[in-house]
Amino acid sequence: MTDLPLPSQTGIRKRLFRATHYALEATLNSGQAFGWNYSQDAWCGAIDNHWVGLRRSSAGLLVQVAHPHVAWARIADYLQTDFDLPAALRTFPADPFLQSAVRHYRGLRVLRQDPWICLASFLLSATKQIVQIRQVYQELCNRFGLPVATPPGHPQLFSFPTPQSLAAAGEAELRSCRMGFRARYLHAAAQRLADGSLDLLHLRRLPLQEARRQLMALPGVGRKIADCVLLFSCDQPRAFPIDVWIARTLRAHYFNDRSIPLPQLQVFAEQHFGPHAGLAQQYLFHYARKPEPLMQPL
DNA sequence: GTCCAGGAGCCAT
DNA sequence: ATGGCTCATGGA
Repeated sequence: MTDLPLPSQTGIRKRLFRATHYALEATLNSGQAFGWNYSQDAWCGAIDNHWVGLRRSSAGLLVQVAHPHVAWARIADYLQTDFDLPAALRTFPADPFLQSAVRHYRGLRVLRQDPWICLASFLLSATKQIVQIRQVYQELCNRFGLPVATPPGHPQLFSFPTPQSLAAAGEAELRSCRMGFRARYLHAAAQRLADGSLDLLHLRRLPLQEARRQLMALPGVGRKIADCVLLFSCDQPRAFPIDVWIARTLRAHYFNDRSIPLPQLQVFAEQHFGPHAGLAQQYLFHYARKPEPLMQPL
């Protein structure tokens, strides 16, 4: 790695990750991960149950960790700082709408999340606004997670609960976190992982269709949630989740506002957007939701 | 009050 | 196959 260690202060360690074209806020706060909060000039959250603070500097990403030391390589892996974004963007079709989205949000990336946390997050997401998903996510951490060593001056952070702890908590306890009908699905998924009948990390080794099939066998997981898990945590860059925003965008800009059914949009997206379709989807999603550019330096 | 949110499952045509 | 309804809950 080409990262530079910086002088530590009071048990906090810092390091500079040299990463160009990294739009940190757009990436952490664009509806792919729900556990990052801005405090003390940094985006704070957990990676592998360790507190991490992130901010941009002119040379790259400034990363600080609290002391039980998390491996720097795990942080780089989560953030995908070694991912060759310009090369991926070059695989995009020369389609004016997509290219416009890329121009507005260049630097937006896809994280590599923990598959369990990703699955649980998107089980919570069905017909909920992103702010609400973040609230329920945080409540799950506070109630069923474990305290994480947090630097002074920052809000106490709790880890995302394990499948075992959510399975043991029971459906009614989950429901009291205001997740409504999604509680049954989350509890069932937690049980499947806790009893070992499904191994999410193993999905990373499977071909796309087979991994998708296994995910969709879970109650409450359809094509959209499965593709979110595949794209954001299972190394499937072609996965193209179509939610209400993406469906609206595709119909408006590629089908002249005709009422194309979802499966047909799915087929179109697969053949149109190429090997990094999921990344393209993330640009389209962000562009559809907030068309005004983020004027942050790259 | 009303509409809608990073959906999925079920049932009636 | 396709369309409509329901599932909870809260923000806009």
